[in-house]
Order: sequence, then structure tokens, then C-alpha cells
Amino acid sequence: MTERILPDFDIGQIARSGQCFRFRPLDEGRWALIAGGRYLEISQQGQRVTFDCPAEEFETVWRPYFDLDADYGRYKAAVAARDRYLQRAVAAAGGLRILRQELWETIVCFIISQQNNIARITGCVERLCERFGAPCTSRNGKAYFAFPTAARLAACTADDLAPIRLGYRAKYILTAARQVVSGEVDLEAVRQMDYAHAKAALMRLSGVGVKVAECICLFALHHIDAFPVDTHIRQMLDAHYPKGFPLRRYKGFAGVMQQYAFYYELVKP
DNA sequence: AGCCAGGACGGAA
DNA sequence: TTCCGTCATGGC
Repeated sequence: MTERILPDFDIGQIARSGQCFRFRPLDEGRWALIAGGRYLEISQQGQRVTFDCPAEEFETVWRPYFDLDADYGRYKAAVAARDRYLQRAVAAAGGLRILRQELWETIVCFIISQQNNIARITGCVERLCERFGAPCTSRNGKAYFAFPTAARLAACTADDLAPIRLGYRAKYILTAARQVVSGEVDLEAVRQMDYAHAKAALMRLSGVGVKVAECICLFALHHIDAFPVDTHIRQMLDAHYPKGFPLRRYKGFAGVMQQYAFYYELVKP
């Protein structure tokens, strides 16, 4: 049990933000998360956040995972006072963090994400883990499944993946898994690359284009200057930034602004 | 019934 | 280089 007072942190916003598809709601203000092969329960009341794990695990695993050493107040303060849209987005989404997720898992999840909706992505990821992930047990005795390794998925056939109902994305994932296992795309090397090189390397993977590569860079490799433009962001840009989004102003952390806007677009009426 | 969802791919122009 | 049809699945 580890408690911290965390400003600029809202576990509900983070869980619903569509960065990670392995949050599950428990009770009010309480969530379960599977990440890095671990199971964690998190609850929050105001700024008081409780991580159901030892302090050492919090420091070594969850502090970096939730990017708790970064000052999001500084990111928010950079928003132009006259930018009514981003001001509203920050007001609605100011508890978001850019997570540091596992690379292979993020690759697969965002291949699945293309031309898909978050509810169905979540279902696909859950079925994938239940069928091909390693069974585990948490400290408090709850059974869960790790995310399947590239080797496990590379060993699958199209028929094996049929029950997951991935649609046309199944063949992308099979091919990408084999590219990773064979070393054709070296994920360990990708981790060491800067944003531009990592993005180019990831785009060699089957089913990974510009948008998905940018999501992987943002949500796994923490290249927070990545600014993925999906259908929601496209509509937002056309409606609110017809002359172009002020990327210069947010150079180095534009991805944080992208997430504020994306979440705001999702939740706003 | 038609449209849309955190798009990518292969081929044509 | 840009443009276009196609690719599954499911909710509304």
C-alpha cells in the first residue's frame, strides 16, 4: 500500500484515455491495471492516490509508468491564454499522464486500433490475452493474463486468431510478430533510437503506418513530441485550427496537448 | 440500411 | 507523389 498526493493526476481520465487498453473499473474511483506483467489496483480521492503495492515497486515500476517525475503543470502553463479550445481541453483532461507502456504490447494494441473503436479494441485485447497470454496471479490472489509475447503470436495461424475477431488486422499482427521474432525489426534497437528513427523503423512493421507509429512512439517510447492525427484529431484541427495547430509553441511536448484534445473530444457532449 | 470507429496497403494515375 | 478501392467487425 503506497499513498501519494499527486497534482495533475486523475486515474479515471488516464484509464479512459485510450492510451492503454488494460484498465478495468472496480468500485467508485478504483481501477485495476495490468502492465509490465504486473497487476495493480489504484484508487483516488481528490489528489490522494493509493497504489496497492509496496513502496519499492511503486518507485521502480509505477512512478516511471505514470510519468510522475514530469511537471505537467508546466505543460499546461504553456497553453496560450487566448486559445479557448486548448484551455477547455486542459480543464477537462488535466489529470492525464503520458504512460510508458511496454513496446510490443503497444505495437499490437495500436495495430488493432486502426479503423476501430475503443470499446471493441479493448475487447480484442482482452480476448488476445486470455487466449495467448501467460496466466498469472496477483498478490491479492486475483487471476489475470499477461500480454502475449511476440514469439507466442508468431507461432499462431490465422485460424488460431479467428476467435479474437481482429478482422483484417489479424494478418498484420501475425506478420509483425514474425518480423520481430526474426529480428527483421529489432525492438531493442528501436528503444535506443530518437523519435524520427524509431518512427521510421516501426513503420517497417506490417500494419504500422504514420499514425500508428506515432502512437507507439508517444505511448511506449515516451517521445512526447509525437502528435498522432487520427479521425477525431483531424476533425478537431479542421474545426478549431483551420490555419494549423501551433506545434512550434509546444515543441518538445506536443503529444501532451494532443492527449488533452483527444480526451476532450471523446468525453465532451 | 448506411455510417463510422485512434488507418494501412497495393496499385493506378 | 497523391488518390482510391479494399480490408473485418460491431454499435448506433
